[in-house]
Amino acid sequence: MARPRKDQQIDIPARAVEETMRQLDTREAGAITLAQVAAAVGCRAPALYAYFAGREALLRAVHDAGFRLLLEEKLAVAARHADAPLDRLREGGLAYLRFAAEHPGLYRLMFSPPAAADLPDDPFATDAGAGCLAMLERAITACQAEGYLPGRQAAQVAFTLWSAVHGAASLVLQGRAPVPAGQDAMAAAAGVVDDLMDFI
Amino acid sequence: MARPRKDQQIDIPARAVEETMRQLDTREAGAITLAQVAAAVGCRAPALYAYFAGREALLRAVHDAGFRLLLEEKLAVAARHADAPLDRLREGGLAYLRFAAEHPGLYRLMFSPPAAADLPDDPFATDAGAGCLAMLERAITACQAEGYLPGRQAAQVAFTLWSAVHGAASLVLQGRAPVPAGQDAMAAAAGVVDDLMDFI
DNA sequence: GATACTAAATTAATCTCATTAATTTCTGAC
DNA sequence: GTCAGAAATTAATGAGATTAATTTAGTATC
Repeated sequence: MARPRKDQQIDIPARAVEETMRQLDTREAGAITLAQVAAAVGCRAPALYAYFAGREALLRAVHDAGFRLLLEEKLAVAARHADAPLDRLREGGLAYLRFAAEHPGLYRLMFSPPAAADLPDDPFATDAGAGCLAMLERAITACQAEGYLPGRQAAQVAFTLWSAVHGAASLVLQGRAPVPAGQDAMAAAAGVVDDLMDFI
Repeated sequence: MARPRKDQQIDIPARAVEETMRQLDTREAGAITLAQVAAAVGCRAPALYAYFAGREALLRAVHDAGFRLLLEEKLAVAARHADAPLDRLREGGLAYLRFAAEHPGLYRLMFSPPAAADLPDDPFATDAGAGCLAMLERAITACQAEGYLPGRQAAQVAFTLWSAVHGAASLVLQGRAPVPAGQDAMAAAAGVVDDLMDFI
């Protein structure tokens, strides 16, 4: 029973990322142990070391997978609003907030990695998140083509908007949004998107 | 040597918070061990348990101390621009960014606490951060008195601005700001403040 | 088909903390 | 002086990550 028969092999690396993501819906990144992940996958903890350098590396892989997922969703939204740049921007922002609300643990792993889930030399080159940023930039350029935000650098505006929406999501996830009593916390964040769109 | 003489007593709780803050300038919250803090303080790890329920409680205390520090700095800035509301807003934002740049580890502890540094029942009631938010709100109301941002709820605008500046700081600290090559990363964040002020 | 080699897990062993238990040494009141 | 309580200390426990040693399955060779 040391090495599994061919018919009972499992794709450990893929399943490990999957299961870790699933656990992030409940626990928090810091609270997930390799033993738990291994149990969910169907193996023992040391088996993971054949595919990931260690706990950090696994989390890093999940982090990257999270960005790919986010990018997918944003691409879908963009496709639905291909013609109306302003709508694309607004809906993109809301989609972002929805993502954070639906995957709070994953979101926090993506944007507040425990530590040295270290982005090697160039943080952006390898990061799937760069794709998201690029997308946002294109949406802004499209808005400018329609006369909004005249004379601004798209890259700078993109960073500002991303900051605002990310900041809102981040604060909400920590219960730091001023919730008007009995309301959905994400409503406050949606208000941020509204404010931004008004500014534009 | 079990119990120290009166003349060699140390104020363990105060020093522990101090030293933890200092270590946050180098290491990251997750990487700090109680043994290290104790060593810096001048005692052994178990001694800390007389004053803090555990590691989390210590970090929580540091978190709170961080907010008090931030509030102090913002109050100082506000005092310097008591008459010009717009300047107060802008300088407040920049002070915030400076704080994040100068105390990255502390900032991350304040806004992305490892886990259950649990905000008990009401996250805001006990939080010194509520003071910071209230301050921002007053600054906005002052701007409105001068005719800016007509017809908006100050609380909502406060959350939007806070989100944007916090988001920028947070992204910069992770090397996720688009740095135009060889520039200070914080410059990009300052650009966010500029954009926001332009919007207003 | 038996044999030796490599691969893929497993169990056993380490090591690093956090946390708790058992002890030691002061201080202050009587 | 003696004794109870306070304030640390060292010793012991336990969880989890990582690493070492071991086991068993596939594969190539003769």
